[in-house]
Amino acid sequence: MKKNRTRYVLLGLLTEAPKSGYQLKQEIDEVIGHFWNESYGQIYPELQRLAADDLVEAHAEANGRRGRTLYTITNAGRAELDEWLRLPAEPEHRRSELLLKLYFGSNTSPEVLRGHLRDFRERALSFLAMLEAVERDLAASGEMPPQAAYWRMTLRAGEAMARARLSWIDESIDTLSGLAADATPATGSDE
Amino acid sequence: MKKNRTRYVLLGLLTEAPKSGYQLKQEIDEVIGHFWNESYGQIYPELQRLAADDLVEAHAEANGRRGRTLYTITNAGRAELDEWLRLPAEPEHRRSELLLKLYFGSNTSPEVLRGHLRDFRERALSFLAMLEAVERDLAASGEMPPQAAYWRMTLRAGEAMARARLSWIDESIDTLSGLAADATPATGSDE
DNA sequence: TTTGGCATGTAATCCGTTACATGATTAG
DNA sequence: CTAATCATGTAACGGATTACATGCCAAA
Repeated sequence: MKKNRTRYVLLGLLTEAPKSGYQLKQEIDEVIGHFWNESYGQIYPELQRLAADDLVEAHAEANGRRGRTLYTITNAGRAELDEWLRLPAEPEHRRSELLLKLYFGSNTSPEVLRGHLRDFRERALSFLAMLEAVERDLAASGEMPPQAAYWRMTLRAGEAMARARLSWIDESIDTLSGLAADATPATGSDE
Repeated sequence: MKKNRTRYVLLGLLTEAPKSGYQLKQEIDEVIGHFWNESYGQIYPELQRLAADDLVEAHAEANGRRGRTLYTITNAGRAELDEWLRLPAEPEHRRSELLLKLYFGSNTSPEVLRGHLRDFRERALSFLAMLEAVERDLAASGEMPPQAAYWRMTLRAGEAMARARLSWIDESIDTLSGLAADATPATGSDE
């Protein structure tokens, strides 16, 4: 019954270094944003719970800068993370509004659907470009921390999905063009 | 602020024929289950709200069979659906526990991660086989209702994603095998 | 000086699942 | 007779987003 993945995301990110709630949010958005997200409304309360359970330690920082609280993972925290990592990962049940609209497509015009697909096409393109840039940066950074191989795998996952999505979108736009032509035979050979 | 996609799923499915809440749930699981899901806890209350808003009409069926309520979409309901279909589809923000575990992979052993990937590999394989079977059935059924082209597009989306996922999984299992070999050089050339 | 980023949090609300509860019908 | 399936619903809970609220500091 308990899953609370927020907990493990925070523990996982804290294995690298002590961080504040704000920093954690930034890192989630920037680094694992392509397959995970958390909001402040989850992060801050969860950090308090983690501290109450002694899985992290809170250290108020008051030196010079305005106050912020850094959280450090404890040994118990690392043990809890390790335990979770061993559990089978939950299967993903995706929910796609785009596919829903396509499935009900006969209730609207192919033009409308093509518009939706073009929106997603653009998004997928810039998403893919972004991931590829990150991967290049990672490869270019000489040091190569031990985690780099794992990070790269998640990047490759995003890229593979984006490419598959793109070619499906192109195929579907073509299909819809055919349907649009069928639906308006009176306009002749245009479009 | 209002999205309430349940509403539109129900309206969309009711464009084909009047159905009961139970039937709607079956259909969601079987037909659009690969990209959408709803639970009874959402369906039944939502049907009542739809009826209250005159977007569907409830007809209690008592003839012979045990009572059930069939819902029929109204013209207002069709108009509402059409309006929604024109709105841009929400971008999908995926959440993948598998990628999360991989990203934090340096905190556990490559063997654990390979196990997770193998689980997902099996699931993806049977998922793909299922979609391909449905697509074949659809192609084989002579009549071809006007919606068939739209249905097929959603099937092709699922297949494209499953294939991309499979080849990424294979690649990642290989990568992890390399990491496992690096981590245990003392055992020699085994494994 | 005012805008934007750093920083932290709470409250309201909604979305969604699961558990609970009930009962009829039908096939074995 | 009894198990499975049809059929409908509510209640409780938990997961998650959004809005609200505050205030400092640095740069333009």
